[in-house]
Parts: sequence; C-alpha cells; structure tokens
Amino acid sequence: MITYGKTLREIRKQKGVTLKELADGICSVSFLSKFETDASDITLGLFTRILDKLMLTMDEFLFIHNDFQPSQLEQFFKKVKGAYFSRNATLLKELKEEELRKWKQYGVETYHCNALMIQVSERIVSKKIIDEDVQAHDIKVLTDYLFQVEVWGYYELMLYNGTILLLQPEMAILLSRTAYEKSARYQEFDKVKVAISSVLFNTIIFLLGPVNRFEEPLTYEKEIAEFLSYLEQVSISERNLLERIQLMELKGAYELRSGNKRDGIAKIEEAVLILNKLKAHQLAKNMESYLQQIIDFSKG
Amino acid sequence: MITYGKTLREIRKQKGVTLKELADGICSVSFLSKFETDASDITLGLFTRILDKLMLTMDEFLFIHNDFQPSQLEQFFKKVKGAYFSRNATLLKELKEEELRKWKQYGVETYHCNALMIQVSERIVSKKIIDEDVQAHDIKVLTDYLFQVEVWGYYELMLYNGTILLLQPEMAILLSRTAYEKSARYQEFDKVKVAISSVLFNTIIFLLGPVNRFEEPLTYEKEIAEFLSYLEQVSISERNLLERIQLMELKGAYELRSGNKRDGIAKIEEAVLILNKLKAHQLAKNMESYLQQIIDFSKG
DNA sequence: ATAAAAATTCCACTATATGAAAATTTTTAT
DNA sequence: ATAAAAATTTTCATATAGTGGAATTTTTAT
Repeated sequence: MITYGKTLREIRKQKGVTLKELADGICSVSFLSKFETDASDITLGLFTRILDKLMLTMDEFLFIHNDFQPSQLEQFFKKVKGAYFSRNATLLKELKEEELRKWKQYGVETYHCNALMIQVSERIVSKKIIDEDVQAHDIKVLTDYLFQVEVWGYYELMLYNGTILLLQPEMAILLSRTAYEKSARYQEFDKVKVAISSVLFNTIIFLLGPVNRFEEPLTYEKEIAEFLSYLEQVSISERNLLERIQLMELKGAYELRSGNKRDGIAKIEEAVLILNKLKAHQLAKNMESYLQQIIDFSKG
Repeated sequence: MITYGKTLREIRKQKGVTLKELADGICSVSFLSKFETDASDITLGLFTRILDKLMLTMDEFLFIHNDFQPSQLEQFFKKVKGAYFSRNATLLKELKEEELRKWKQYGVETYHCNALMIQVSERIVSKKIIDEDVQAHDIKVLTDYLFQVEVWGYYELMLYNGTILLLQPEMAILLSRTAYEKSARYQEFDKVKVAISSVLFNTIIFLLGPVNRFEEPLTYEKEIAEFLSYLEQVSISERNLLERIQLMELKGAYELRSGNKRDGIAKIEEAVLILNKLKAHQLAKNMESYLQQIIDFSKG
C-alpha cells in the first residue's frame, strides 16, 4: 500500500498551503485530496511539479516519508559496512541470503553482485578458506558487471569499494581507472563524489599497503602517482578538507615508500597533528596506526 | 511533455537489464515499454519500486534526468547567491520578478518569500535606500512564514540564511533558535545539516561582527555561547572538518571580543594556518580578512 | 545466414488517475 | 452562538494508466 499522500499532506499543512493553492495549475483539488488520503496514487510527472511548488526536492520528501532516514540503498551499504566492522557473520549471512533470494526471483544481476559483495566480507569475518576457483568465479561475476556498465553511479562505486581488496592489483588498477572515468559526470553530486574519492583512496592504499603481497615496495609507483593526481582533481573544492588531509597522508605514505622516509613521516605526522587540533581524535588515531604499519613493514 | 521514460531506458540499458527482468513483479512488460518510449506516464508507487530494483535512488535518477545538474531548488539558491556575489542587480531583479509572477499566479506564500529574499540582496547590491516601514513590512512577511512552519527543511533554512542580515538582533536570535530546534530531525541528511550549521555560523558572526551596530562589543555574550554549543552539537561528526575549523575561528573571535585578545588572535591564526597547510588558500584569505575586521573594530 | 532473445505494436480489457460540481466539514468573523 | 466563508471530501463521469497476450520487428549470438 502506498502512503506518500499522507506524508505530502503533513508537509503541506506545515507550510500553510491549501489544497486549492497547491493543486492550481497542476491537477484538480479533488484529486489531490484523494491522493493525500491515500485513496489514489499519483503520476510521477504531476508529483514532481507539486514538490517544486512546495520548494521541496524529491530526496528531501522521500527522506521525510522514510521517517527521516536515508534511502534504502544507502541503508543497505551502511548495514553491510556495519555488520562487517562489528564482525557479525550471522547478520552478513542473512543480508546475503536476502539478496540471493531477490536474484533468484527476478534474475537481475545487481542482486547477484550484492550477494557476492557481502560474501566477500562474510568470508573475511568468518575466516573461511575458499577454493581459489570458486573465489575467482565470484570475482569474475562482479568485474564482468562493472566492466559492462557504461556510467558508474553511486551503486557501482560502492559495490566496487566493497570488493577491491580481493582483486589482483592489475585488475584493481584497471577497474579503478574505469571507475574514475565512468563517473566523471557526477561532479555536482556530493554523495557520488565522496564515493569516487573513496575508491581512489582505497586503490592507493591497496597498491601501497602491506595488505598487498607484492615483493618490492614500489611495483606500482607510476599507477599510484596516476591515482594521486585523480584524487587531487576530484577533491578540488576547498571545502573538502577531510579529503585534503587524507591526500596529505597518502602523499606522505607514497614518499615513505619511495625511500624518502624523513619527509614522508613528517607529512603524515603533520596530518595527524591537524586532525588532533580539530579534535578529530578517532581519525587521527586511525591515521597514526596506518603510519605505524608502514613503518613496521618498511623495516621488515 | 514528460521524458522520464527515456532517461530510465538509458540507465536500464547501461546496466544490462532487460525490460522483462525489470518489469517482473512490478508491472507488465508492455506497459514499461510504453513508459520508456514516453508514451505514458507512470505512477509514483510503481516508479519507486523500479528504481529500487536498479539500485538507484530517486535523487540520483533525477540528477541524471536533469542532465547531471542539481535539483531546481538548489540551482535557485545557487543562482541568487551567484548574482549577489557578482553584484548583478539586473539578474537579481529578473529572478525576483519571476518569483513575483509565480506568487501572483498561484498565491503560494513561498514564492512571495523568495521574491522578498531576493529583494534583500537586490537592495544591498544597488544600494537603494528604502523606507523603514516598507522594509519592516517585507521582513514581517518572511518572519511570519518562518514562524508558522513547523518543520524547517532545506528551503526554510536557506531562505532564512539569505535574510538574516536584515533582522534585528533579537529577532535573529529568536529565529535562529527556532531554526535549530525545528530542523532537529534532519541529522542524517547532509545537505540540510550543512544548511543548519551555516545558519548557526551566520548567526554568531552577525551577533559578534561589526556588521551589527550594537554599541558594546558583548551585548549578546550569553546567546553567542548558546549558538556555539549548538554548532558543536551539529558538526559532531569527525568528518566535518571544515565546520570544525570554522568553529575554531568563531571561538577565537568570541574570545577576542570578550577581551582575551591574545588567545583569540592565536586561535584564528591557527585556523588560518591549518587552511593554508591544506592549500585551501581562498578560505584562509577570507578568514584572515575577517580577523582583520575584528581587530580594526576593537581598536576603533 | 540463421536462430534465439528482446523489444515493440496492437488488441481488448480492467483498474484507477483525474476533472467538475455538489455536499460536507472546518475555520473564521461577528 | 450563528452565519458566512473557506477548505475538504464525495460523487460521478471520463480519460488514461496499466494488464495480458499474440503478432511483428529489431537486436544479438553463433
């Protein structure tokens, strides 16, 4: 049952607009009344015009309708992330099975991808050892989907972000490049921009970090430089200070790995200092422990 | 003419989903085909289910549909702001008249408020001297609207932000308090959160600043402290670094005004230093010139 | 080139979105 | 308290959203 009408009525009342005023030039008063009492659904075209008149964006309306909670999609990724960080294998399994159910019902590939992305987290959390071939096959489904999509939106970026750690470095480089190129048109859309820079950030960390098992510290020097330059272009707005600090951190890590130990450590320590000055202590702590990891690694 | 269908088709193709798969469980294939060829409009209820299946939020869909531009509402405020900062009185007048036209046509009060908000900027830009009574009447329309609305969303916050400078300090205090209280439910909605903190920020600047003509520097000490505490609560996430730096600036300005000159200046200079370190030179410059203003004012 | 899959068009049909006017309820004014 | 005005709901007629299926065309795969 649809209940958008009830939400619209509440908002209209709050703004002190009458049915007649709101309907005028868009639809009849009687119909608007019916819609508001949930006795009828409304056409997308009419509804957007009504929202315009109330000075309301669709996302704000849906947010209110959704009891002041973000969209289902955002909540989905939040739930997966939450379950992963709290090491809740049971919840991850449930989430996965829900997606598998949808996949079987509708045959839409995105549900399959969702399930596989969750499975990745699930295996890490439950430390399951998996047959290489099975793993490779699952990854192929994901990467096939991602390569095929022509414009990457919020969903594709978040999906990729959740699986990047499992890929071979070469594949990650290829896909991250694709991500950057295929999401270029979202410059004006904050949520997607954050997702893009998160992808780039994770890519660089992945190529630098001890997470990756490459023998020599600087196998992907050229690629890291490439992604750093992308990151600089994405977070170009002066208002994105967090991204600027993270960039500073990455540059430090990069220098450190390139052998310029003194400057690299100085840069990261400066970033940590700034975060502490801004009382962002948790972020500062994370950054410090990352620095420690690199130092330990470069010693060993 | 409605063209949402065409946009949906493009997206569906890009994601490699067939009509049948997408329609399954939601609507008939033949109808979806009709909608996608813009031969028919679709119901809001059906459409949201279709977007869910494509892992797409409504705002992302509308963003794509709108040729990768933000919503009309955001563009409206952006346009007004742009015209104001480029001192374009002609454009401001045009924008105002468009809103007046809509107001006369539909009688919806929000259009009237828009026109008045633009008029405020227009008068400042063209340095028009206005009869006190006229000004007072215009302001009353705006404040009446704002007091009456029970939940402040993006629109109300932006509207208020654009007019705050014209109010009497007592009125601004009352309305800013209202703004903070009546937008409390938007904690999970970034765009609105940014607008709230912008309101609080402007309120404090207004109560502190030389813009205001009060005789003694600290008439509103208690209120400034109140709004500072609100601001701390709003920008509680460690990720909102820009807001944290601005808070630092405000605290410095507040101390400066309270007579603690040395600590106040030190705080603002530290904020400027951090911005410069993050290469946010424009922001740093603005902050520095604000500091200079206060210093000049406290000398005189 | 050929077969298979996907999409469109057409049909007849049902459910429901939408409009106009009348009836009812709520608000406002005195 | 009562009448008048405004706002909303109801009723009913009509247009159109939406279904299901079959035939046709277009795209894709081999």
